[in-house]
Amino acid sequence: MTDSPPTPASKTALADRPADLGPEAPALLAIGQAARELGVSVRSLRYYEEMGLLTPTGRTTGGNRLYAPDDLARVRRIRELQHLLGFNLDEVRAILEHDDHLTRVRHDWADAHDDDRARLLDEAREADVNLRAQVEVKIRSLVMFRDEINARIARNDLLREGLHG
Amino acid sequence: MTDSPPTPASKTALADRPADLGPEAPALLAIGQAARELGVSVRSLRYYEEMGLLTPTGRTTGGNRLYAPDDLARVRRIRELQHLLGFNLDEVRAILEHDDHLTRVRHDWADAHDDDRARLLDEAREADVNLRAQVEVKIRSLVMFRDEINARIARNDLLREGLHG
DNA sequence: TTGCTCCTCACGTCACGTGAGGTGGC
DNA sequence: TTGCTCCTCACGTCACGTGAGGTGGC
Repeated sequence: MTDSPPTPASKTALADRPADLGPEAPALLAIGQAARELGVSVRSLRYYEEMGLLTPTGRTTGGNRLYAPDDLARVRRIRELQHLLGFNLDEVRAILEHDDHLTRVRHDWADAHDDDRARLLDEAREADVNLRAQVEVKIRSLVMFRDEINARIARNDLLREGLHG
Repeated sequence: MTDSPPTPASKTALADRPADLGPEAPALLAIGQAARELGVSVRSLRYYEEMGLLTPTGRTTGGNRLYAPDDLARVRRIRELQHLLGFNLDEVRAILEHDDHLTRVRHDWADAHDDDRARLLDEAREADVNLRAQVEVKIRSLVMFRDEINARIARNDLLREGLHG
């Protein structure tokens, strides 16, 4: 998109945010920069692409991947679903595809009929409620686990009170 | 332990809780029963053993593994550390070895000096506080994630109110 | 004897890690 | 030219999954 530049001065546009395009020009990052910013490995970014979860917004003429802010947000979402919730990449892809479907339809929201809109909203709501339920199960497990640890600490402190050192 | 039985009547003791040993006789489970009770795969139990995380209390003369209640509790702890907190099995083993160290020392608590006891308690407390910190980071991430989902649901509901269907 | 469960190899898989060997712009 | 980062294979690894082939007690 922001690739194939009419300004032949920069073919790669690696980290350049050209002033002549105005302040709203998107900052495209090379894979190493993106990985550092996200705290993930370069290999992971390439693997997500290989698995069809993420296509970087652009490529340089040399073939280097270029990541837009939206791409970074997508990676953060992938990581949340993977590591916070324990989904595998097939499940993550399914959720992302559902998200993508929603944004596509939201795009021609103005042209849609009210019943189509209602169906869309209900569908999105159900997915969110499902996801929330899974998150809450995880939270409850973790809170129980923390409470057990706190109980152990309290028992420890009681024993410790009995000693003078 | 409860293997090598003086009663030659049952060599395998697979699921027998013999009434002649009293009600406090431990119920030893075969690997399949243990796996079902725990909700894990048989392969996982064997793998934990292979990795030195868990040694089943007994074996039948035929070589079948026998799991005591303590073994099941250990597996539950392994799973918590693995999937709730995201530790790999090397890290889980380290934590378990620390736990084991504590229980061993607690065993000759009566023979120990007060300064040894104090050191032990302080050590255990520090490990627990560390673990609790990691749990709380996870909880905070999940609560933030849940709040985002709730915000999305609320936005959805607002839009939905505007429609009549 | 027939099921059922158990055993030990041992290869497959998922989500990457880690070089191997080569290219491209300051 | 020298670093640095990027590229594409491609093999290694961790935590198992999944048969393959065989044993053992109702």
